[in-house]
Amino acid sequence: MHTYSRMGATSCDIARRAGVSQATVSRVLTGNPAVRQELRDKVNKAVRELNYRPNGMARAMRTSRSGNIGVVVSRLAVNPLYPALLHVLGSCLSEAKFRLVVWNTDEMGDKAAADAVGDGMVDGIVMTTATAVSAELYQTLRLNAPIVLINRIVEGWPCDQVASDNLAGGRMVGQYLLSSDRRRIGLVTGLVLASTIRERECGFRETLTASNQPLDERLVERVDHFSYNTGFMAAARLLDLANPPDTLFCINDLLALGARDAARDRGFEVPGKLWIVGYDDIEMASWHTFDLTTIRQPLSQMVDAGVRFLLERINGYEGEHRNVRLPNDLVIRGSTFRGK
Amino acid sequence: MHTYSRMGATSCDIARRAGVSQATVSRVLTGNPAVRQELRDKVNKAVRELNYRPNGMARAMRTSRSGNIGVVVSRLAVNPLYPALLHVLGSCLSEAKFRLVVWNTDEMGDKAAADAVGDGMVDGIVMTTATAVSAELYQTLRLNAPIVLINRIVEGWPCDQVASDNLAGGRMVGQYLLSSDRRRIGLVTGLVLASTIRERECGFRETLTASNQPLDERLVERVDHFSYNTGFMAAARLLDLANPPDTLFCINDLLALGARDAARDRGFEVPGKLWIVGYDDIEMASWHTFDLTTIRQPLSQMVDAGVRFLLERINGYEGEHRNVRLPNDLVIRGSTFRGK
DNA sequence: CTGAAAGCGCTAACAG
DNA sequence: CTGTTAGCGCTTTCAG
Repeated sequence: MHTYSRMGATSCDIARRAGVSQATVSRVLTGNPAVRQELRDKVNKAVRELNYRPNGMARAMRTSRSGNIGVVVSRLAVNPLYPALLHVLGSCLSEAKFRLVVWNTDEMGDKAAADAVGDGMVDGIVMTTATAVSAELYQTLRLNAPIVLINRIVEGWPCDQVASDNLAGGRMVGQYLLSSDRRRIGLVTGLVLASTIRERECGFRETLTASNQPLDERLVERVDHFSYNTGFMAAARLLDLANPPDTLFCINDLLALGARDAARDRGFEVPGKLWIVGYDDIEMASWHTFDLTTIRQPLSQMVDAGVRFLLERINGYEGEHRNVRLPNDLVIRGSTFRGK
Repeated sequence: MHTYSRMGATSCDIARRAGVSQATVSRVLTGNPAVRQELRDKVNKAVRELNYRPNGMARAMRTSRSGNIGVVVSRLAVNPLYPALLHVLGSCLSEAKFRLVVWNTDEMGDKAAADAVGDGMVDGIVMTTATAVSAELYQTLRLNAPIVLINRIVEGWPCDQVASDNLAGGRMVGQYLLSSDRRRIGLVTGLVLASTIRERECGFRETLTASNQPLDERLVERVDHFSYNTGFMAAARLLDLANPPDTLFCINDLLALGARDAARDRGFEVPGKLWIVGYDDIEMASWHTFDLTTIRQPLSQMVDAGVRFLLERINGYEGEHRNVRLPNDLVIRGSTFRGK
């Protein structure tokens, strides 16, 4: 019967067959240039003939490099931003010959990630949903592998951090709305644990205040988690006010999509009677029904930078911790656009 | 300067500190019962004091078990079904103490997955998007690790396969529509490479034909890939016919959501003038604007069964290849429901 | 029940 | 340039 135990050829078999030492086989396979072409050919021939593949675990053990990068996400199945991030991370890491190990912390918590790092089974960690609350996990991880924060950052943590400029993003939305003469502006936001949310909200408020039109706190709804439903409900509450807002800034797209549907449900024409702005530019934002004005984060560049930093650390770089903010784009669509 | 090279304590250090042999340390840590409680305590004490974590790679090498399970998906950032699957897979595998290695084959192709398996860096493979076209990959993988197919199956491949009963699902939709007296039924489907699509379409057609109301081929649109946009376009073409359908069965939800918006765009009231049925019950299907009647696959049970099979194979089981089909549910929502 | 000893398959000095 | 040698840290016989 077929069995899967790795009973394949070893470098010794190759050595024997090629008539060289096992060390030479190793040299050829690791790309060491100090091997005569003749031997090199012999080895490669034997490798081909025996269909030899070096044992990854032996190599990993010897080099203390697993070739695994752990990625910590959450709400994978809820917020499409995370699959999008994962997608980009996957191609980026795969290009660098690393495997992508994923932990979704929604239910299984942080334990598994901490274990893997303690084991030495990952060479580095990407955290995409860190908050100050994750401090304990962070400490555990940091002991054993380099970490980079992508997307959400946590001030004061000594590690490389890459995010988009959410503060500027929030400001951009504020300016856009003010310059469009929106007067009764509502905000649907969430708990400010996540840096992304905190900064967007902050930049937004700041801009309104600076224009002497500070946010009316009666038009602010704060949800306890981000979903289509909470967005729907929060927006519904605002739209049901005696004097409802004429504009809704939702701190992320998921909320905005819910809000858009609450507006539809309540008969608030968009953008005629109500403008809606989101944040993230997830796939659905561009769907016909939603056609949502939003802020697009440069996911691909964020990931590129973050992965680059991480690999540098893995390779021993010990310089200053880098903190990068990449610029966002305002994507204007039909949820605010007023056709001429 | 802080460095990450795994210079932690080894089992030898523990042995020395506990005054036992290294072998005993190993026994305690692997849970071998044949160790006196006294020694066991000593070892555990030393482990705690030195904050010792066994080196995962050494263990992996020794046991030829990496603790990694590879999952091959595609369209991760496009079809929300896949993040949903990944989410369930993640908690299932994490419970079984396995790490989840993800490959998205959209762009990087299958190569990375094949490599990892060849390396022995994963103990098993879950393929969620296999088609007969993946045959080469399959052969490569199968040589070195057990494989299970979840979601899409491929007839004739000698491996465990778990899917929902898409044939019955297609039939269920057909029966539902016939029994609701829908007369001009259109179908938006795709290439039939994927077993899921093929079977749904087949069951659906079969049911209509059996009722002497075979599908009018002029009302069939076949898209070349599944997305909101292709669904929108395909539905638009059907709705623009002189004599458009009164019902649209879209072979997956992503298409159905696009179709729903095409209907909205064309002024086809749903469900008044047009019924729409999808398949998968992705998150968005339940959103207010879409409120889509669809078929729900038992993802969680599919994954449970698939993972169980895979772990059994990893543990040496060599019995017959299992082929499981789990029943689906028809979820009736507002895109077909006629209020009384 | 416990310790000594033998490697898993590989990389990396160290000599030649 | 190449072969010899020595382990990486662990699990697992094999004796006692």
